[in-house]
Amino acid sequence: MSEQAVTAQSEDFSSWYNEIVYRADLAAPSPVRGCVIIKPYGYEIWEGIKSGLDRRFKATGHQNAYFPLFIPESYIKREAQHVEGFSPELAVVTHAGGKELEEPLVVRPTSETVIGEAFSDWIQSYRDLPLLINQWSNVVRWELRTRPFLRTAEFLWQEGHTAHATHDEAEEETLQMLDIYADFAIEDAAIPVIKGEKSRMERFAGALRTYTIEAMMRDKRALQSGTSHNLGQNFAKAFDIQFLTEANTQEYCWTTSWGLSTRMVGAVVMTHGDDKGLRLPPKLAPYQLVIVPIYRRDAQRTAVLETVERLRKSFEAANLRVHVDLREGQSPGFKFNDWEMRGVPLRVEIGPKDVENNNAVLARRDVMGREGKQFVSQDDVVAVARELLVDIQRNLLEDAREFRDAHIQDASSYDELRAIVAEGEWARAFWDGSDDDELAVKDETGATIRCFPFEQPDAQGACVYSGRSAEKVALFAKAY
RNA sequence: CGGGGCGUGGCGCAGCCCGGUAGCGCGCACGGUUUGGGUCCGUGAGGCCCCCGGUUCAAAUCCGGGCGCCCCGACCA
Repeated sequence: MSEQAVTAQSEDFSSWYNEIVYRADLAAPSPVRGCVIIKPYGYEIWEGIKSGLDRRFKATGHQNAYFPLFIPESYIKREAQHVEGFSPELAVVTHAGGKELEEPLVVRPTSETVIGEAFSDWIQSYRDLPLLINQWSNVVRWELRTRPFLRTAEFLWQEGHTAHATHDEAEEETLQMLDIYADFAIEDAAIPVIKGEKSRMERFAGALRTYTIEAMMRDKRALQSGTSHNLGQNFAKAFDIQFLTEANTQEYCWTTSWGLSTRMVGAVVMTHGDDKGLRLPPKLAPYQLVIVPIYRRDAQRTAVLETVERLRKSFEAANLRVHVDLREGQSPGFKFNDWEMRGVPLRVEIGPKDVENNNAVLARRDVMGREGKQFVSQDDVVAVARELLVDIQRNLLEDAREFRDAHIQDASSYDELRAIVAEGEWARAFWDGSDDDELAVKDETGATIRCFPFEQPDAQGACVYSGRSAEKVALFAKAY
């Protein structure tokens, strides 16, 4: 029976993650190196992420469009830093239709270039601005080491691309989208992300400024969960995106781009999961509750299933996502464990005694054992379930926040920083170092600057590495 | 690309050293039993033993070559 248990998180987090991804049926290995098959249960989580974001994008005036998967190789080369940043990980099509192509086609690693080219055609005047476009797509980056959802050769994401008349408008957009990511992460995914700005080193290839939401996983490693870039006029110049101002002068646009990927599924797994498996936040859970019928023999079966069916309808009428586990030949105990592993927030048990007493048993995934279990009248079960789901959503966020805050420490010297990072924790420290200093810290400690958080202390301080006076604190952590 | 490991039913593995009927656990199918915390018993289906070549009466096993995958590092959402 021991084979049925998942490797404990505390024992080997990375094995835990891999096992749970496959056993919870989120993904399956694919025939192609570095790629995965996203199975229905995993894809539904992604669909929840999509709809949560898409709703927010639309509400802020963005429209969806779709650009080609293939990009002429020459496009990629037009923005100098961009080529440098992406070249090593490009997949390139050299043959098609039985012959060699005149110009190789790059499978998009991101679409700034094609979209930039299109924008240069679409934008003539200040009246065409701002242009606010988003696309849901797949992209390919030939990473050397891959892990399901966290880093795969092909992944799904959304990439927003916008063009504006002024630097300030572009900056405002960049920050607005970061806020949207953070709002989604906190409210829907129950992941308490930290908003901040990336260092020069970690900046997107070709961007003026890169903002990020950083999350702490259950092994205390950092995960960049979404990014928003102010591209300045770099891409506008490379792709000739100009507009005529009100004063009849030609100017380059200011553009932005922002993306969030299927990596977020991995973030959900690693933020909330425990030794038993997944714990899905109700807002993203494919099934918010699962009903497990319990019966012996046919006489009880009929009565139990009638009740179950009636309850299923009431849950559905209340717009709750409910699943009934009708599998035959599987014991209730097996099913309890199975759904706990798959992270369903609430379990409803209906047995002969419950039918008799007009009761239902509700068991919450986030509070295991007796404590999380309660008997409720069938008349109230929908209302109670509703409240519990809200509470579970809140509790997961709270839990993650407490965990995160307990593992971020201030470092006032480089020695302290080293010690903190060596313990696997995040270090918060004043920073005014050079790129080389940052690299040195990475070499020496394994930690990188995750971001300069927006929330800053009032005081100034001395840079933890260079000793120079520094305006800002940075967060250092080992990252995925 | 540097270092290590592994390719055997769907999954996880044993067998290989010492050549001779391909095996175990899980899963799957069927029958019974059980069902309020991972039931138990029985029957059964399922295998180019990574590929190519060599040695041999005989190769999963020995020899040569190739391919693939995984792990650790440098690169990354």
